[in-house]
Amino acid sequence: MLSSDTMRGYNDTIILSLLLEWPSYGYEIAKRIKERSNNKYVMKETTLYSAFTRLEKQDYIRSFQQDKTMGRRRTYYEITAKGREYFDQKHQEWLLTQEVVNQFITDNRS
Amino acid sequence: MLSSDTMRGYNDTIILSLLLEWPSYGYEIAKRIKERSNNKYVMKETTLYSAFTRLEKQDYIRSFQQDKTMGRRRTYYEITAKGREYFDQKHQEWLLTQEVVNQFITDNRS
DNA sequence: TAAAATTACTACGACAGATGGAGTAAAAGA
DNA sequence: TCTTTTACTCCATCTGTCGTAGTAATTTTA
Repeated sequence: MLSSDTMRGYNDTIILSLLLEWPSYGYEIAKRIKERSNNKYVMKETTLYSAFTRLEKQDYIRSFQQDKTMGRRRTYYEITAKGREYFDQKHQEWLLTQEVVNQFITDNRS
Repeated sequence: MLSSDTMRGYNDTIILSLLLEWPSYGYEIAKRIKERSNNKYVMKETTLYSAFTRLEKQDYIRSFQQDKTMGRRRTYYEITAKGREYFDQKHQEWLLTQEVVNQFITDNRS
């Protein structure tokens, strides 16, 4: 339903918001995004995993292995203190983005 | 204040929203974006003009010359019927985007 | 119990939109 | 006349997303 064209710029923040709840891994994050958005947004696997790589490089998340009980070996990620700061910053930015975009799109007729 | 990283995906729609009011040209559009956003968002010139090219190629806007009274020769743009349709579609998409992103970022703690 | 589906990634090349920087050009203002 | 403002145009580069393909282990189903 929603294209990553419009979601671009918020993919990283969405991932962080879920890791804020509990450490998780790619496949689960993907499912949770789909579920929580009521199937309105499905993040592509390649997009998701490249986001992980990027976020880890920036020290916003940290990876670790956990003794899994089922399925293939997973790489778990948890959010760092720096990642939490970044999320708060992005949260503020999102509030401002809505204000600004609404100034043009919603408030302004149509 | 706002980066085009977060605005990307809505630049075209913002431009169309202003052309919906009256035909205009690059320099003026740039100023109106800055003003209406209370200096929170400044669209880069290159971004703006490349958006014009893209939008015209897609038949969402149409260019014309007008007898100008001052300054350098301007290229004016007006929105087409197809552009209006596209805008309405993007408007709906924006409402949905807000809903979905808020599900993760705002409603969800922090 | 063998085949199919699901889980869980990794690699790679292509592409579109945004950016920085440089340059051009005409008119208005000091 | 020199500077500022208006009004673009061109180009090379970067970043994030995408499509496609492949790997691998475990669970389900036939």
